[in-house]
Amino acid sequence: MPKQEAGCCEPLPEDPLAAEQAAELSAMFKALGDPVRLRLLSMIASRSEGEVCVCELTPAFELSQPTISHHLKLLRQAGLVDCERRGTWVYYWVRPETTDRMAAMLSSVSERRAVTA
Amino acid sequence: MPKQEAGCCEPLPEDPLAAEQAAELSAMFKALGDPVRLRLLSMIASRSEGEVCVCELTPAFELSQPTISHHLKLLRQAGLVDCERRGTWVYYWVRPETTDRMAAMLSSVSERRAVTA
DNA sequence: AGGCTGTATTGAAGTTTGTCTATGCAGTGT
DNA sequence: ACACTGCATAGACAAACTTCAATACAGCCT
Repeated sequence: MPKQEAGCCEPLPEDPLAAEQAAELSAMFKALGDPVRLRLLSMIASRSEGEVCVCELTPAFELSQPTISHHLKLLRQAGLVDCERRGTWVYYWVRPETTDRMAAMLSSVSERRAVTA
Repeated sequence: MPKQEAGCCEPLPEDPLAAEQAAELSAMFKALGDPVRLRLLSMIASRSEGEVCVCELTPAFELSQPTISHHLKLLRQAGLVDCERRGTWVYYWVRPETTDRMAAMLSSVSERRAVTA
């Protein structure tokens, strides 16, 4: 047995991030794991009004309208944005609770501490 | 034409997140878009030593050893962790530059500002 | 050298994802 | 009532992802 830090290959540490929480959080990260969705979120957040009409988002990409609609749906299902129809148009805005929760998880990682977010 | 906020359906705003940066960042988010990888990162970060032996990570999941190895490889390719072989064992640690960059992007979103991270 | 242990790579199977075209639904205005 | 516009949904298909068993590689020990 070579010289080795004590603790290597011992049973296994307490899992700092419970499986259930990991599933929840990873769904949020997965939603931003596509360049189109990340840009959509960024564009929605960039507006000082706090919301953007879909009719402004769709032409910003060289993608079909249903594709953009699909990505917006995924962002909504992940809790990252919400939307409301007002007359003919639909407006989207960011839900900061979700982005804050993700940021908290990342901060705890770079601080090298157990995660409980 | 109904009463409407000025600016709806105008050409399109300056894209706050350039396509190239979005591709880079979304690759990082994608890497955390899987519950196993998120838990791996959390477990690696949770150690006060700052690093963890693979032999401690693998038995923490009900997955085969090659599967864990594959997920660790993806985390490494995304720049989230790095590793080093020391004798028989391989140790992984977090690269906080990457998690910090992701956290900065998320913070700028919840602050509703254009993203330049 | 040879066997053993820990980790990575390969190749394959099944599932999920991103995109499109076609269609449906909601609201406006004639 | 009808046509028109903006957005969402349905279905299809290729590409990518997750997982595994099998195999290869690296380092230790006798």
